[in-house]
Formats: sequence, C-alpha cells, structure tokens
Amino acid sequence: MTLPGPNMEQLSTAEEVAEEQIVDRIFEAVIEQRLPPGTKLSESALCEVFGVGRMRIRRSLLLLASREVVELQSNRGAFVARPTAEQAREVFEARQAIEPNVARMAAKRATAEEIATLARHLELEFQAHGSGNRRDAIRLSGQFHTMLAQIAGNGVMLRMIKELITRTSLIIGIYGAPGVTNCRDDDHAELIDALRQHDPARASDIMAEHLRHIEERVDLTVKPGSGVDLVSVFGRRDM
Amino acid sequence: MTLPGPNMEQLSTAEEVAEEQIVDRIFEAVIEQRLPPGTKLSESALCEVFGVGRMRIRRSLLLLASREVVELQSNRGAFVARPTAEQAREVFEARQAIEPNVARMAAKRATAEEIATLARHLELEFQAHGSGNRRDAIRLSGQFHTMLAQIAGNGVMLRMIKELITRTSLIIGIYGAPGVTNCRDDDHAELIDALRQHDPARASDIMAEHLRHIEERVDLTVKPGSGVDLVSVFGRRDM
DNA sequence: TTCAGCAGGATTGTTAACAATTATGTCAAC
DNA sequence: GTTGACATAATTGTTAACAATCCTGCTGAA
Repeated sequence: MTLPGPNMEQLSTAEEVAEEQIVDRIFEAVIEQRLPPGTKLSESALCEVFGVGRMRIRRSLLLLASREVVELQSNRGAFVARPTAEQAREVFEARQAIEPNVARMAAKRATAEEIATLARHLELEFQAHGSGNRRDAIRLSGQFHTMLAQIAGNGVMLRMIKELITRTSLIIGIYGAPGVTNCRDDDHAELIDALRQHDPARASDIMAEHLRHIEERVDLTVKPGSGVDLVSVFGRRDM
Repeated sequence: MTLPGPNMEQLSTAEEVAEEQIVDRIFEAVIEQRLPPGTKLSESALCEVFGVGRMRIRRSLLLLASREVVELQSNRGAFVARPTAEQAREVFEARQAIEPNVARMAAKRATAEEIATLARHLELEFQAHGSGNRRDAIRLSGQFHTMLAQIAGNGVMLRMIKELITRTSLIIGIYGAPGVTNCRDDDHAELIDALRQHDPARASDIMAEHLRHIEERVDLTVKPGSGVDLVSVFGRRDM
C-alpha cells in the first residue's frame, strides 16, 4: 500500500514550496501542538521560514482561515485559532456524526495490505508512547484517523476529518488537562481488529466510543486558557 | 426565528462587497445552475460584476477552489468545477454519512418556531414548483437542507453541507437527466412532520431515503456532458 | 508614580505596474 | 480550403512600492 500520507515532505526539487505544502505543514504543527492556540503567525516570519514571497503566505493563511485553523484579524494579522467552548462542542459533535461512518466504510473496504499498514502504524504509536515522545505520539494518533479515512476511500470526508482532527488538537490544548494525549492507543488496536474481521457495525461502535473517550478528557466549562488576547476579548468599535 | 447563520453581515462601513458575499453569491449561482460546470470565471468580468478590485476576486476564487466548487488551472484561470464520477460518488456518500445525523439532531432540537419557519419555506417550494419557476425551486430545495443544518445547531456541519449541496447541483447538472430537480418536496414535507413529532430516528431514516432518491436520478456512467475542456482532458506536460 | 498623549517603527492591506503564459487572428505555403 | 507559423492581444501570475493601521516606547503633566 502506498497511502500517500498527509506529509509527503519535500517533493520540491528545484520547485518552490506550494501553498498546499505550507498549509499541510502548519496543520501538522498545530496537531503536534508546537503552535499553541493564539500564536501570532506573522507574514514576514513565515516568509523566511518557508522561503516564499508574501503572496504565497497570505494565500496559505487564507486557506487555513477557511478551515478555521487560524483566525484572521483585520489589520492585526493571523493567529492560531482559539476555538470557543461552543465551537469545541460542534467539532466533537461533527466527529461523532462523521467518523463512525468512516470507520464503517473502512471496515467494508479495507484490504489486507491496508490493515497491515495500519498495524505497523499502531506499532509506531506504541513506541512513541513508550519512549515518552509526546509530539510523535500526538501526530501519529492523529494520522491514524486520517489513514482510516483514506482507507474508507472518500476524499471529501478525508478533507473534513483532517480539519476536525487539527481543530481537536487546538481544543485539547485549550480545554484539556495538561499532559493528556489525544487518543488512547487501545481503541485504535480494537479498531484494527474490527477492520480485520470486516465488521462495520463494530468498527462504528468502537469509533463512537473512542470519540466519547476523547471528549471526556476535556472540560469545556469556561477556561480562557493562556495568552488571552484582550483586544479580541473586548472588541473594537470598527470590528 | 433568527437563525444566526454563519454570515452575520457585520462590518464594512464603506459597504464594500466582502469576499464572503462574493463566495456566497457564486455558491448560489452554482446551486441555481445559472453557472454550469466548466464555465470560465474570468477575473476582469467578476471585478466588474461585483465592483471590486482584482485581489478580492482572486481571494474569493481561492476560497471557492478550496471548497472544490471552482477549479483553478494554472495560467488559464478559474472554471466552475466539473466533478468526476468518482467525486460525485464521494459527495453522495458523504451526504449519506452526514445528513441523516443532521436530521436527527434537528429533530431533537427544533423549536416550534423553527418548525413553523420550515413549513413556510416548504410552502414557497411548492409555489415555485407549481409556477414552474425552476431556479427558485432548486434554490429553495437546497436552502431547506441548509436550514435543517442551522436548526441542528452546528456551524461546522452547516458549512460542510453548504459545500455538498452546491457540488450536488454541479453533479446533477452533469449527470442528471435534463429537467430533473434536486429534491422531491414530498420528502421535505415528511421530514417536517418527523421534526414536529420530535422523532429523531424517523427524521434520520427519511433523510437517508431522500438522499437515495436524489442519487437515483443521476447516471454516473461516463457522460462528459457539455463544454468539455480538451486541454484538461488530455493534459499538458507542465501540469 | 501614573496615565494620557504623541511620535516612530513595524506590520498588514491595497494598488499598480510588470512579467509570463495563453488565446486569437492573420498570412503565407501547400 | 486547410494547415502551420508567427505576431498580437488578452489574461493570469508575481513583485514591489505605497497607504493604512496597529503596536511600542517615550515624554510630560497631574
């Protein structure tokens, strides 16, 4: 199986970095929580980081904003999004509505090869957990969900899930207990088992339960968290 | 009913047309099939139509492309998307995965006022159908689905559904029998009834069946349709 | 000390000109 | 009449300069 994967990194030989790559890399940084909610994303800094003109950066930021992963504030710049409690609720609800179906579809369509790839991926997850490599663990557990969507064979839903997973990382960063990771690996193992048995109903159930577990680990009762931007809190008259 | 909606039309003291409005209007034109698949969207023309600078237009086109409603071809411009049969399958599958849940959520949360608004909307649909006003009929039946998502109270899923409905219009434009409309009003009536009885399971079932009806009316077996762009069919070496 | 006001610098938003590519029309050759 | 090459026009992509806004730090008076 090839599974192009969310990060193909470096196919630009002499090519310039495209918007899609910039977007993907920022997505990944948000997922790994290297870019905490509220972080300022200044254009000039991004231009240097990616070695790209300002136009490309502005287009990338617009794309990220359209996925609600960054927030554009007029005349102030781009910031990593800080989902509200209400938005967090909506993200979890959307995942509950969509991802069990993805698991169901994946269980119907998964080939032996795909399942083997998933199993190898799970092994990486365990290793990252065991060695205490938090960032890898977070990234890998997120990738597990996108791989599932790829196996499900639906590009539209894959795109949706990428967005939801990224926003979930932001939500956990704001409302989650410190040190808590996104997913339990045990659930992932069970999911692979359901895929192996081609049991769509069970895969769906496990995913629903899995998402409930994730949701249980966050506390959406008011917690503005760190780095509150008072300007955006109290607003300005010309906004 | 207010139905806050995703676009609260704030700001713009000088009342310049914002990107979001341009995007929404193009979405609407696509839904009403006034912009058939493959239509060239030239920047200069759009600048005149909306009375806006080129930058705004380019940003709007990028946003539309990120929703896969327009297709950007390098150095050739923007075209209304022409979904492939595979993409069409994915769109229908995504709707089947998402919208029954939306109907379920709406049935749980709908207030009497919201149901009354839906009923009034359905009346408009009937009128448009009766008077043979095709465009209004199409637009209104699409709006019914977005209203349902608004009642469901989930902005994330509302945005997804807007995209899926718009792309469905493109699909019907390409693969649908001529003169066939998007939705049967009867199903909408049944849905309202399920909402009135606060029967989530029934609402979900009706929606699933409704979507099956829509899907049945298209024939995805190869039919390039009108206005085929030979360049994109046979490709070019630098793409 | 504290706070209002006011430069100066930094960052974002916009416009216009320029470069690159594609589309179109003409004309000669066959 | 058709075909191919070429020149011209039109359109898109990019860059750079300019304008507007915001942030920072200073000064000075209460």
